Amino acid sequence: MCKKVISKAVIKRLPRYYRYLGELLEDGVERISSGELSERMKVTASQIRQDLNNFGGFGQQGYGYNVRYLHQEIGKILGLDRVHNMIIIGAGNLGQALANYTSFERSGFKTVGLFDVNPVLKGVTVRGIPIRMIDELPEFIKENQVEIATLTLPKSRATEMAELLVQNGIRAIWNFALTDLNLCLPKDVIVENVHLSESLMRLSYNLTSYEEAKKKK
Amino acid sequence: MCKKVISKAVIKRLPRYYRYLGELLEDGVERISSGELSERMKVTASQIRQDLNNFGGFGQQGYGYNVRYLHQEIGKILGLDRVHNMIIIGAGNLGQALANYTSFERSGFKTVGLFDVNPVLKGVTVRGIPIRMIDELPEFIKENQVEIATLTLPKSRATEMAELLVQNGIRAIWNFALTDLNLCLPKDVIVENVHLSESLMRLSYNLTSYEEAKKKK
DNA sequence: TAGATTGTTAATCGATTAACAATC
DNA sequence: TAGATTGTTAATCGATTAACAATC
Repeated sequence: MCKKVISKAVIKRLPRYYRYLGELLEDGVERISSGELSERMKVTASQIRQDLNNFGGFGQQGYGYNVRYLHQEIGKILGLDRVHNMIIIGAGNLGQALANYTSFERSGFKTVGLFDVNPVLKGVTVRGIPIRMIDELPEFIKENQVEIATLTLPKSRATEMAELLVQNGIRAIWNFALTDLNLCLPKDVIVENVHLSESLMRLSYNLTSYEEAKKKK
Repeated sequence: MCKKVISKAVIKRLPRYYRYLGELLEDGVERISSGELSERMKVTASQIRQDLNNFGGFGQQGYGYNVRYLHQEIGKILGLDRVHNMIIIGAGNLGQALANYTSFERSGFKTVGLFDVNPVLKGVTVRGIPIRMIDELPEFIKENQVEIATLTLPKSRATEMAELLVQNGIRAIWNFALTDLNLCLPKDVIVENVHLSESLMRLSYNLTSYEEAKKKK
């Protein structure tokens, strides 16, 4: 009984389904058809049904989907039915900003620790969480059942830090450093990149090519 | 003479090429073949050549690509050959963190203004940039040739804010609010989303499904 | 039962990879 | 000239959309 591998494209869309279903739930909508949802989300109904059926039949012919149930099931698929303990490595501007973000906690991502190499930051607290030095890391990971490590530090330090984290049992890295960690870590370590500057470059590309197109007309 | 539309998949890869070429340049590498680059980047040489040829022939048969030239050309394609003035709407943790990020400026994205609705923040400065109130926005955009607006505010305020920005001539929005702005703005407004919580959910999905796979073995 | 809508198969579309002629 | 490597066409692969039988 081998579970089919789900394509990246589908996984990428799941959080958006989850969000729309959450909003429908808030609005008190009980059921929804793929057709209605398709209109709201501006994707094809076919895609919605195909995507969902990767994970099983959540709907009912002639009825559609129960919003509460589908929301809950997608939540489970995404692993949002339990708490994930998270640490942040690099307590600079971005690291502190993420630590202050309360909305992650509502989805079950709990920041339990903050680390930095800069001794000046030692003991400074962010939302009640003290900034610790890296030498406390191994013990802290074990004692606090840390699952996810967020890397918000310069690319020059990111690789060695990631290797240290993996050595200490971390299996999932949320990487904000501008480097391809996956190329130097074991393949079973999960890396999710947030490369802000690349996002900004795509915006800039679209802006530039749009302006050029306008000029030519 | 109609310019071919470049697929999103290609555009998504461009910043990564740019980054690798920048690193090669720093390392003093003068030329590189698609084969060598393919090995470093772990993509096929075929894809590299196809991607680049969307924009023209940058290489030379028998030689490969000149690193400096290719880096520069991709930079131009991405619009990195000029400065883009940027404002940040929402001077909370994330907004201030982005304002403090000096590395964007090095790629030509210059934060020239910070705005918030909270009067308590009025006049507070971040990296020398004073936080302004929203009523100053229209004038500021005109006087400072602002191209890009970064939205780092709660989703509840994001839509009305985006509409106000567009009314005042903004054509590009870097959106950190968890809402699909593109569905309510004119189609010619460029929106680039950074949905951090969705990124975290994908990480969580991969972690969860990986652990389940391991359990079954 | 009739109508609606899913789950799923088949058709289409697009993106990636392979192959090779062109050419430096 | 011979070797290397691009640019580009053709083949393959995967993802999206359309269609419809199954069924609530």
